[in-house]
Amino acid sequence: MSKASQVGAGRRLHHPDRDEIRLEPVLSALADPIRLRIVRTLARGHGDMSCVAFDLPVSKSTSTHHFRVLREAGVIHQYYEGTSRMSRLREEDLEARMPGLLAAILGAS
Amino acid sequence: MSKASQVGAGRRLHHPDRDEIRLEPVLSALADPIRLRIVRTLARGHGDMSCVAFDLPVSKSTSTHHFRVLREAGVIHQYYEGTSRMSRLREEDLEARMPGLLAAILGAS
DNA sequence: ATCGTAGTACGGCGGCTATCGTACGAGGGT
DNA sequence: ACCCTCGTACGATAGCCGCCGTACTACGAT
Repeated sequence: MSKASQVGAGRRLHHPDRDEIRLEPVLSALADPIRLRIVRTLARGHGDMSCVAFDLPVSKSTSTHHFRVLREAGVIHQYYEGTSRMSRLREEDLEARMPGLLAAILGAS
Repeated sequence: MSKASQVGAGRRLHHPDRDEIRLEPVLSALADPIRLRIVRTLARGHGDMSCVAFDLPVSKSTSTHHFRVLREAGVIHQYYEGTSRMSRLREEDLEARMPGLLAAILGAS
């Protein structure tokens, strides 16, 4: 197997398909202050960001936990780049499934 | 004190002012299946509804709990009418504080 | 090969929360 | 007066969730 095309394949990151994204898990995911902060930061710097760039006030393991919740809810997409894990908002998918939701949340207070 | 104007005044229901409504509690409140169902029902039959009309798959006390969470988050307004407690969506207040949020949530899947 | 950096896995802990049952209060009808 | 209905208060319980530390893996650089 060509390892070259499998960079960062040691760990499989599960992402729900667009059709599998559900409202309730998305709301749960966004109802946490830290995860909301992650999403806001991602939206502001709209582009891919490494996890370290967030400077969250929690430990590494807790950070991992929050990113996983966001990913499994379908809010963000993650992939490996070298030793870093990059994150990107799934804006199109969210817009397709829940039109206006992300904009409303980002726009609020 | 004129009791006539104080029907159902035995219990004071606390409602946050419009400015006190915050995004995070609102999202938490809506992240629960039963409370989401309540909000959807309220929106559908848009008008005031008594609690019994919801036919929720939980006990009375749990029902009381969910309505309180919604009320304290600022999602619904409640008042007494005889022995019933009426509920109404705070659509205008929500729209003022988080434009588009309620519509997006009601419109989703 | 060794080390450092970035992140994951696992186990544990404390607190929040959804749930219930029971007991009680407030109104309306008979 | 009595009771029935609708809802609240309170206490208990069980499960989830956010948080941490530690041990481990993956990748890149030296």
